[in-house]
Amino acid sequence: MQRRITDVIRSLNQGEVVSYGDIAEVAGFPGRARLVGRLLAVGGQDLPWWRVVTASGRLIPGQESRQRRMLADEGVEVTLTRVVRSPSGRFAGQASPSRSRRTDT
DNA sequence: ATACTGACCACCA
DNA sequence: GTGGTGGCCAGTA
Repeated sequence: MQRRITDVIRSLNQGEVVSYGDIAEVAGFPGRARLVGRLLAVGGQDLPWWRVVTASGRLIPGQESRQRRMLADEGVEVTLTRVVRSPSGRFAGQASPSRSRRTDT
């Protein structure tokens, strides 16, 4: 029952934007951001993939047009290439990826 | 089995 | 801000 990834993505609400790494971490796979990316790349059509961006706030390569439109429609401030701010989620207020990784705590 | 690539991420220069 | 490097996991040749 590893569908945690999809569950997490499905649980995203309107205007909530998070990064691949965040999803992976929340799902219980810290550092497995690429798995999330690949998952969406192949079968994420049933999921709100547009609420997922890179850790830098960049939109998904190749889907920028769609994603920008979807996010803008949900009240998220986005430019041609990245998310500026979202009402909720990781990019609420500031879009600065935390460097809390590496080096065990 | 090795090697390369990818809807990624973080560190360092 | 950009560019290079290492790491991660899975798919494909």
